[in-house]
Parts: sequence; structure tokens; C-alpha cells
Amino acid sequence: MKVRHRHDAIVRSLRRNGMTTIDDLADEVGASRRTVLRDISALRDEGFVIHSDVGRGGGLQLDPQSMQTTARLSVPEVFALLISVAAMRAAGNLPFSDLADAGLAKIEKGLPSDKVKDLRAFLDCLHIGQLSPLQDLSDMGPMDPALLPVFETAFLQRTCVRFDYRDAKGRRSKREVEPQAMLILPPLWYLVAWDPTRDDFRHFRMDRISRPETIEGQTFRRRHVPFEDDVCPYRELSRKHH
Amino acid sequence: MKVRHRHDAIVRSLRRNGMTTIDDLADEVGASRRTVLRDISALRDEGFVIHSDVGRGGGLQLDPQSMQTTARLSVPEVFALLISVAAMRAAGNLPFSDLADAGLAKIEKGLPSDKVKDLRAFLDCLHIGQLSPLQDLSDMGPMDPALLPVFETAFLQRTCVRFDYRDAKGRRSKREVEPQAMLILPPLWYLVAWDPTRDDFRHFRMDRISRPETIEGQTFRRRHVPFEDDVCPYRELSRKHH
DNA sequence: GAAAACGGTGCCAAATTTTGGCACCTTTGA
DNA sequence: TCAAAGGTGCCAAAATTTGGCACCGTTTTC
Repeated sequence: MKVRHRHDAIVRSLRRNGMTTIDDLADEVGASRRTVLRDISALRDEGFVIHSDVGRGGGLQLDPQSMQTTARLSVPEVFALLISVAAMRAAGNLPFSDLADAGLAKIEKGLPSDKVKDLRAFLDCLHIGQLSPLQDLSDMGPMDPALLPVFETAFLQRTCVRFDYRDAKGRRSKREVEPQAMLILPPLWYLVAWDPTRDDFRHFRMDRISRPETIEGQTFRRRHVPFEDDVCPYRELSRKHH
Repeated sequence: MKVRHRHDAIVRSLRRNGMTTIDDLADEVGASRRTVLRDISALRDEGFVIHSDVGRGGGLQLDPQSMQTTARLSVPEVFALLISVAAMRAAGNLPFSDLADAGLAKIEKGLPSDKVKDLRAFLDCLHIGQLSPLQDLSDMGPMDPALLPVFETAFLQRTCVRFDYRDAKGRRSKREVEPQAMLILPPLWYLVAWDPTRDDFRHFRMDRISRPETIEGQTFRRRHVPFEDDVCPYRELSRKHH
């Protein structure tokens, strides 16, 4: 029997019986007394609160208050948490990131609404870079509020997107691209997209995009976006865009 | 690395990259090609839908709609999430902080009250400064992975900690201190601790700490750490440490 | 048509983790 | 005082996981 399953069995038994002894548990799950003790210890590490009464007539009791993670989070809340943790990881060298990730994975799983999946698909394409100390933030403009819904659709359903773009020198152009990823270099947001007419990746500062719209019925394949680890190979490009 | 964690890492990577090859995955999670293949197989058994394109130019793709299982959030995971959100709020340039806070508040309600008190107490000890543009990051070393569990225990249970420290001039010393706060000046982390033998606060760069261990049974009282608002009065000190 | 870049399988020895047994400790109720 | 309870440290045996290796079948590229 797998460890995981045995742990589950122990928790179930504790829930059911209220009070149990280690030997009974060992008997029930078919493991040795020593192993059950180890399991109990592991469960405590995981956060289960298990009271133990030592001495004759004693036993184990699972605190029913422990491990209640029945939090019903709203979709925007989960979304916000996801971004927090992604940003945290991107900052680098932060302890506990793995734990936070693991926790979020569980939260997600507890919220099986379609809307969450939509947002998640959107977030899957999110790359968050290091804060650039030399960044010039002065010309960061507001983002078009229509962007988010359009790109949500784009990332979830892989539909192409059309928009107007104004580059660093103020030149305007019309684009039709395949959105492949989002790149966040706080506080700037970029869209990384494959441009079929140029047959190459291009990236667009989100606050320079206007009049975005979904191109109905025109879908695309995902490509390998050339990111290396968490380091942003577009650093030079983004600087150029400033 | 535990199997379960590797599986999570793989799912995360698949989500992030959209399209990946097995060799890339193996590289990323630090396992062999064969092991990753086995993991993929296991994930498929668990219900994840992973499409594979064989042949040159092919790769793996995770169906974002694919199944998710039940949730069980552990206290350390909530702990990690709290830190993430606190860090993000301090960074100041990402939206959605309020939402993330609201979400976490809901999660907290599900935990036993004493745990929440501990978590809050820890958060109170977390000070996150602004990124200094002039920061010299060149000598930031890797943190000892043993630090995390030791300091988690220290902050949650108020146990003293023993470790070796190497200061800016390379001098080594042994320390036994009471961890009072964590100071984050991205990307540097400092431990702010009361040193009983010196009868004063000392701070330690996390990446210069080695061989950390919990001093079993020796606990301490919290003290008032002399921070003012979110500004770090140790700025000079930390610079001295660079 | 050959080579290269993909995913995938079977097998086995080595590495790693888990397990069970044992001795022994402390606490508690009868 | 004794028996029944939880708990720890240690170690060798058992089980599982891992990493090579050889080899297959596709598909794209040259």
C-alpha cells in the first residue's frame, strides 16, 4: 500500500472513531506500530492537529477543526493569489515559494469552476521577470481595459488577435498575431506573440496596444517561446522599447 | 526531491510553457529522461490529459481543461501564501493585492485559531523594503536549503536557532540567537535576531548562514524590533554587509 | 533516402526510501 | 506496583525509485 493511501486511511479512521490507539490503527491499516507512529508524525507536520493522551486509557484524537480548507474563494481572489505567488517566485531567492505553489495548486483544484480554468489558462502563459533596477517607469501608460477579456479568450481558445500598436517612436501599425505568452517586468506588461506575416516572435508593451479584438474562427498552435529559465531574453528588447 | 514535488514541478512547467519536450523537462526538474517519462505516465494515470506530438518538432502539451483532484491545504502552505502576498504588497507595483488579502483571510478562517495567531505573529515580524536601485547583487550567494525548515520552526514555535555565520569580511563565527524578524530587501533576505550573549539585536544575511539547526526545547519571548513603518533602519547596516 | 529530433518501452543494477523490529523512556490509571 | 498508553533512536532488511542502455516508431528537414 502506498504511503499516501495509508495516510488517508489513518485520517479516515481517526475521523470515524474519534479516539483510537496506535496499535488499533496499525492493525487496521496493516502496518507496524512504528510505521503508524511515523505516519502520525508526518500528518502532524502536514498540519493535522492530533491530540494524544498518554497513559493507560489514552489514545489519539484528531482535532476536527484542523485542516478545514473549505474556503470558497471567488475567482478574482484565486487569480490574485496566483499572480502573487508567480511574482514571488520571479523575484527569486525567496524562500517558501515551493510551499506557496503547492498550496495554490490545491486551492485551484478545490475550485472546479469553468471560470477558474479560463483564468488559469490565461495565467499559464504568464512569465514574470526580475525587477529591473534601471527601469525607467516614467512613460508607463494605462492599459486598455478591453485587453484582458480579449487575451483571456485568446489564451484559452488559441484564437488570433488583432490590434493597433504604437511603438516607442510613436509609429502606429495594425497587427494580427498569435498570442503565445505574457511577460511581466513590473510594472510593465508585455504580450509575446508570433507574428505570421513577419514569421518571427514579436513583443508588445500592453499599454501601447489599443482597440484589441478577437479574430473569430482563426486559431493557432502553441510554439516554444524562447525563454531560458526564469531569465528574460527580451531584456534588451524591452529596454529598447522604453 | 520527493516524487510528489517533482510531479507538481512538471505540471507547473507544462502549464507555463505550453509546449515542452521531455528532455527539457528532465533538465528543469533535475531528473533523467526515463524518470520524467515515468512521471508523465503517472500523471496520465492520475487523470491529467497530456497530449504528445511525436516526431521532429513535437513535444508535450497539457490540456488545461484536464482534471483536478481534491484539496487539502497544510498550515505551512498557508504560511507560504501569506508571505507571498505580503511580499507582493510590499513590491507595490502589482495589482490585485487587496483581492489576494481577502482570499487569504478566508483561508485563515479555516485554520485553528492558535495556528492563525502564530502565522499572524510571524507576518508581523516580516519587513519588506523597497528594491534599492543602487543595490549590488553581485555577491548574493545561494541560500542553504536547510534554512527554510529550521526558520519555519523557529518562527512558528519560537525556538532558538544555532548556525555558522560568515560576515562581509569572511570571518566565521558560531551563533545562537532568537529569531525575531525577517527583513526582505529584494533580492537579499536578512534574519533579524536577538543575540543573548551580546544582549542586542543582530542581523544576518540569509545566504551567509550555514549549518542552521533548531535548538530543541529552548524557546524565547518576542521582542519589539525597532522598525519604523516599512522603512528599513538597517539600510546602512545592510549596505555595510555587502 | 538518410539523418535528426521527437515520444515511448523493457530491462536491470544501483541508489534511495520505507519499513519493521527491538530496546528503552515517560506518563497515567487501576 | 503493574499494565497500558504515547514516543524516540537505531539498524538491517525490504521495497521502491532511479538512471542508464538498447531499441522502436514517427515526423520533419536536408
